[in-house]
Amino acid sequence: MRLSQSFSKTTKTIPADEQATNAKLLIRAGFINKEMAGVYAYLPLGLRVIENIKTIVREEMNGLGASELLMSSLQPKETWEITGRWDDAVVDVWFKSKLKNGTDVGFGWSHEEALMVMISKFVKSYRDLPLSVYQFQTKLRNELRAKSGIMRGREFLMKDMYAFSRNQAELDEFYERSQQAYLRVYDRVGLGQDTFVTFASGGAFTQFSHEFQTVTASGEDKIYLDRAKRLAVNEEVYNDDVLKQLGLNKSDLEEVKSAEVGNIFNFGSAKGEQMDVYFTDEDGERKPVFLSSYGIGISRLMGVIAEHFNDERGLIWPEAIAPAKVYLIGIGGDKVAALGDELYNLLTGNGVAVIYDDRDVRPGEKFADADLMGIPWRIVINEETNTTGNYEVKGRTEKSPTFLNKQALIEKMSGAK
RNA sequence: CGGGGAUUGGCGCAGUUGGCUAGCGCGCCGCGUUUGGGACGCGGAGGUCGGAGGUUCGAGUCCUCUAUCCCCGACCA
Repeated sequence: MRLSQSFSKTTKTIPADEQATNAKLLIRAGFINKEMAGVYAYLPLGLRVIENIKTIVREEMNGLGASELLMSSLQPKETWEITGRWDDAVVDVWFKSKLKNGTDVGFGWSHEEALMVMISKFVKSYRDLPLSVYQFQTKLRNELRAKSGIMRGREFLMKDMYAFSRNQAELDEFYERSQQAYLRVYDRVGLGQDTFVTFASGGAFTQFSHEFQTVTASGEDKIYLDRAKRLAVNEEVYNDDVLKQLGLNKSDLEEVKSAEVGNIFNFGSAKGEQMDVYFTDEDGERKPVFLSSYGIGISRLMGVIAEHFNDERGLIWPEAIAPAKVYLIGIGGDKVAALGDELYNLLTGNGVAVIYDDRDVRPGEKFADADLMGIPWRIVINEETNTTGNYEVKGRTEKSPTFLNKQALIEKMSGAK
């Protein structure tokens, strides 16, 4: 990506209508654009981060044996009336509209009901199970109050997975494996150290659901954390009985602010019974399908990472999800252009994502933008590079650069992430 | 949805007790000098002050309504 041809621009001024760190930085660095409160567009750089996160999540979900699909945003009223969740008094985040012929439609804020209806067409026998599917979808929720930048919007990208099992044991087994897969996801995006499995409200069907909470000062949730056991309890279910039940000691817990980056639910057979989704088991009996669901807010995850990794100069992306691995700076105008082009092509040819700052601006501006965008590695070439053959390389958080020859540089940059 | 704050060129802001052609910084365009941490000089373009209504000789400044944005709270499968 050549910056001279890039679409977005960085800006020095902090947007006045944003308070959240993630939004301030992402807007300044040109990753997102605010369309209205709680609604953001993802610009080329921001989209790269989103896609990198999706790739990691996709790999882990595929590893569970789940298949990717894509549900519809427009939802028929009838689907949601089955469980009573069409009612605004029950679900207060619906966006609703009407077709030209007067038919009611809603915009999907979740897809459990929709998937149950769909799956009932395909699942008839125990031979059809177990089954799991997932999607990356834009969820639309008419929140009373949007806040915290991309961490809580009215329109956001979510990965939701649904698993259909024959019985509770089968469900539990998948649930457990999914939990491990989720932890790997947070690990891979750089949040592993600070992300904890958290007991939270289970809603109408079970006592607990499990959340994945990342400890961060900007979080909206409060959890009670046992660091040694790497377990936490959300304040919404925190009481003496629950602690006793979970075998946690009050004295081992610290109260911390955190951001929810995932939530998984065990519905047991309740949803299947409620929505009349049954299969015929081996023994010839008609039994309800067991459902569990698994969500990760992809755009929120990006926001949490932005909140988590930054300094006074800007963003600091973990390599695995950074929009590019290298920020290439040429100093010296036309005199180093050929050298810059050569290195750009060489790195790109080796599969390294590069942002090439080939703009005709002063060095300071390039350095500042490299830092603001939070690209992991910065390579600087100047007239001296031509004669010495040494390329200056500096990590985003490193104080001073090191120098490598071309061969070593290519090897270092194209090495495994 | 309750409470608080805000809205003036693309962005960030100033604008006295109502009073002349509405300013500043950044950004943008042109010319020149610059080139390792967001350079400098000169010359330009660009706003009718969120919207509607009202008070007044006169409204960015006062009043009413309204829209939008931010924050706190409530809410949050």
